[in-house]
Amino acid sequence: MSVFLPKGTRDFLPEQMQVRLRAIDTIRAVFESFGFEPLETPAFERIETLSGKYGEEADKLMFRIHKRGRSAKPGECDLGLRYDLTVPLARVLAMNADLRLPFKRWQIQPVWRAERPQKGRFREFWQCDVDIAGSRSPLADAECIAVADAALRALGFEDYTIRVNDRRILTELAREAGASSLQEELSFLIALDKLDKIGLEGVERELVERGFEPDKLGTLWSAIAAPPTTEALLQTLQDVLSGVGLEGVDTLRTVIAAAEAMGVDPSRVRFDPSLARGADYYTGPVFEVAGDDPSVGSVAGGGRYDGLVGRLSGRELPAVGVSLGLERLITLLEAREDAGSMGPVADLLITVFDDGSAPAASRAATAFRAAGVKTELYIGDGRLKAQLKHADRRGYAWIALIGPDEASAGTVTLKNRRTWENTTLDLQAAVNKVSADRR
RNA sequence: GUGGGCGUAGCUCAGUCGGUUAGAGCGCCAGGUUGUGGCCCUGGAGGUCGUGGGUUCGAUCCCCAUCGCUCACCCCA
Repeated sequence: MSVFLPKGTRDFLPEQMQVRLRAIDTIRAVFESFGFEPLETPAFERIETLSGKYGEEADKLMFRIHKRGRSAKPGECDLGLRYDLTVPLARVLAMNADLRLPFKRWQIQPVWRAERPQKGRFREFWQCDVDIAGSRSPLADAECIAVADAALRALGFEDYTIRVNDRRILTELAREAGASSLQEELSFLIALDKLDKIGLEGVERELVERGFEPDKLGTLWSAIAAPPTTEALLQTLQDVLSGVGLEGVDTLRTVIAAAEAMGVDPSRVRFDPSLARGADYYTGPVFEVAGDDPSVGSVAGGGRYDGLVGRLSGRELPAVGVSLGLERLITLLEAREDAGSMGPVADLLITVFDDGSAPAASRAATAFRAAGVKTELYIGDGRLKAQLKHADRRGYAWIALIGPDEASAGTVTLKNRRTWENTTLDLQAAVNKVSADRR
């Protein structure tokens, strides 16, 4: 073997493509059922559009494209592959001040990250995003949660948890623990976010290493460590926090209630004060959905980013969105027992007996297609036996045999693959029969 | 960027305490039917044992390097 895929990428062979397309169709239908409209943006953006939006780590993971031409300095990059769909959307919003607000769009496209691949992570993967721009209403945040939840259910998922938090609560907590700058706040978040992974003591140790004083959090800390019910925890925070933290608590309470009114099962929603989310641009509620297999990682994530559009254009525009990870969803989909294999694209295979009957077979194929039957004409020089075997293996519902006898009589011999029934009919009768069977 | 595991047929994997022609199952192709597919029988194709070097009389096996894959850390969909 001397030819390889680029690290972290995959080919999608027909069978996998059918699974992917079906998933994308399902997700898109849910997005549109909420009134989101389609958008596409280029695979690459100007480097200054992408840089500094996600955080220091993410900047390193961005695929950069070297500047071309005589004026380029060695190593200089002026373009980069998009890292997510949120920043490109923000760019679109910044450039199109005439968009009617609130602007709701869906976007399903690949993104690229120069990570070391591992389970559930790739260097090229597809995100399925919905975002609402131009609204500060908690209803917008709630709708993002509700649409993600609806998409997951439409895909057949049942075991997942939607964790929610608000960046402002984290900001307040970070300040209580001694953070005095945005950078320190982010450092605090990174440590706190590891709670479910390294445990309470691990986080405490890491916070101390990063120069914080977790004991200053007092009772708050014990509440975070052993979260009681969502409402009890919100109440605790409400009693203790002040300033923006309080705003966060209020908003979150409204968002959770609104999401439930929109059909999200309350038992799936959990307030998790340790949820931080990676990107720097979040300003309010944040959310993340984890499936039943934790090793795959989260399957969706999002939040409010009221400052991002303003950073690009100077025009302030609040926005909130959520992103579903197609690869991870499909990984979970395939792990399910009912995953079942996909059949062929076509309904019918027409065999080609020999050169003499090929024209009749071709004309028959045209007639079937005109009636809406997806029809494959056997291309190849296999004998009838091989053609039937091909049809059987692939799982076509119907097979039409057209040899010299049928060609001269204007008929086709129609085989039902499941019943093995074999009938010779006029072409039109055969078309009617297959086309009726499809409905 | 850091660390662990693994590279033998298209796929899943045996195997060789270093020894002559490297195996199985599945898959693929052909024949057993002249125009009829699930099963069965027979036969066949397909491997520089990832690559390069070292040790050795002899390496797929031991050692080193390298490439690739994979898992974990970091971070994240």
